[in-house]
Amino acid sequence: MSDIVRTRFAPSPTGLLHVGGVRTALFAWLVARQKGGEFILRIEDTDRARHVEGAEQHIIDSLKALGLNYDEGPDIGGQYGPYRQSERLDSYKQWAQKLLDSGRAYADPFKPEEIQVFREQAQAEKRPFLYRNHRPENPPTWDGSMPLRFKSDPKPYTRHDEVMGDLSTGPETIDDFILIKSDGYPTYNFAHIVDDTEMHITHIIRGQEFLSSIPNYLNLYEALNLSPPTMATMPHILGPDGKKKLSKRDGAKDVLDYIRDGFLPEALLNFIASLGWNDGTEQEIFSLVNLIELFSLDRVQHSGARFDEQRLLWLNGAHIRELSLDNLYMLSETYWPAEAAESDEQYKMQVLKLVQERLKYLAELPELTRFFFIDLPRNPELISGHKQLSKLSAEEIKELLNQTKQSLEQSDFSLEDLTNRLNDLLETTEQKPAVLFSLIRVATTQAPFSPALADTLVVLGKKLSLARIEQQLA
RNA sequence: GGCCCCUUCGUCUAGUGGUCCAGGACGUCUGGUUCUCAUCCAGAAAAUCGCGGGUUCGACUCCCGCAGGGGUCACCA
Repeated sequence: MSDIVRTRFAPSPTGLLHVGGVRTALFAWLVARQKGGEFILRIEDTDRARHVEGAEQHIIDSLKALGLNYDEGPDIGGQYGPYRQSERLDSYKQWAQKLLDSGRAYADPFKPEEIQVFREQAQAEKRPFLYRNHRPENPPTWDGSMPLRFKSDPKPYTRHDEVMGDLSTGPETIDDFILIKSDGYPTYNFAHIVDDTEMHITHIIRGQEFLSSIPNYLNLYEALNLSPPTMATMPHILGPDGKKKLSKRDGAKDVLDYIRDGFLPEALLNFIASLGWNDGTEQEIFSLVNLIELFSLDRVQHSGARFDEQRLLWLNGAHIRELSLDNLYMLSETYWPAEAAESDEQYKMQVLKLVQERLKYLAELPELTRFFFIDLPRNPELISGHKQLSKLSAEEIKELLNQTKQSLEQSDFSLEDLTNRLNDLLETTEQKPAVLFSLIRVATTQAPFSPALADTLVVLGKKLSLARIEQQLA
């Protein structure tokens, strides 16, 4: 039991889960899965002011949509619950009492405004602010109405981070941070250590914003007589400008938006993993199974990576192309254009087969396939704007379409027969494919682009194809 | 300002002293695939390896300094 790997994802419900958060979750999940361990979801909802209604559900929905299943969590329970920090206040009180008893915690008698004065003083002198420089000599008894602080033991640390490598810091980074706020809720700094201990977490994987606080945590682990878990610190995912942390402003949609647009979970995870990780080979496309097998924390980049949506688009297209037709059909179910509602499965399968290689994401399905289901309005632009077709007179166009019609009327509309007839038409009309095929394509689709002509005609079928040619003639 | 982290093509990256006048991928451009879009294939442009010093026969790789970027210094996580 004690040597099973247990990792956790511990978001705070203060907003939507975005790509950066997903990456932390993904890597923690991968570590657990590849070691046959367990992955836990814990909600860190100790900040009542910033709590966002529905955020927890959004996080849960996102993880489920991505397939990052967890073994214990607020909605499914587990043997070390509850998994919501707001429901674990008794635990924090108990551990706080231990520190109080050993003289490693004390009540903070200052008002926030008073501390603010100290802080501004330090800032004016261009020194970092350290609360412990103001540590009261005879702190009052803690009655819960004021913050409880950790009595730190400043010292240098040298430690190993699974991602960052060996790190060292001096005693100046250690301070008396708050354990329990005056509202009775613990701070992250305290709560996560209690929870990770009680939940037997073996690997903490978290974002870079915690890097400079970790020495403080080590100090607290010591005071509690605990040995800290393995730690891994992830660099941030950056916005397109390459500077700031990725935010919604940068076009970083939340994960569910991507899922709704028809990005495949596997592609999304492949993309997110490759933002700062690779296996050292030239492989770019990884299945989830690949990722579980190959992932390792020590190959995670130390620097931030920019979010490049173009690359995501490409990767998603690549994953779509690797899907079996049946699979793609299942996943596409809700993306068809409204006009496809009446069409049968067999027809939609044929259509899907033709567009599979040009789909970048499933929500593109309607614009790529609409003409298979409905007669699009005549679009004269397609001829007047075409470099070759625009040179033909109305008479010439009519003549070409008539010849085409006559030939296709004799066709059984098999791919082979259509191909032969189209080739024959090239000879009898003495036209280049760029002219004849373009014209037929425009007439039968009224769309700016479509799959290959013969393939398209086969799927459209004889009746529809001829009807549309006649429409163009009218 | 203190402390900590980071720095290879536009972007994601390979690279752990010589096989790198730096490889792959996305993107871009060119050509081919009987028409368009996409796919696929072939090819091109694209990094004086942030800068400056060392160490070494030899450095993208080791050391030192500098610069730039980021994080942090909350009763937020």
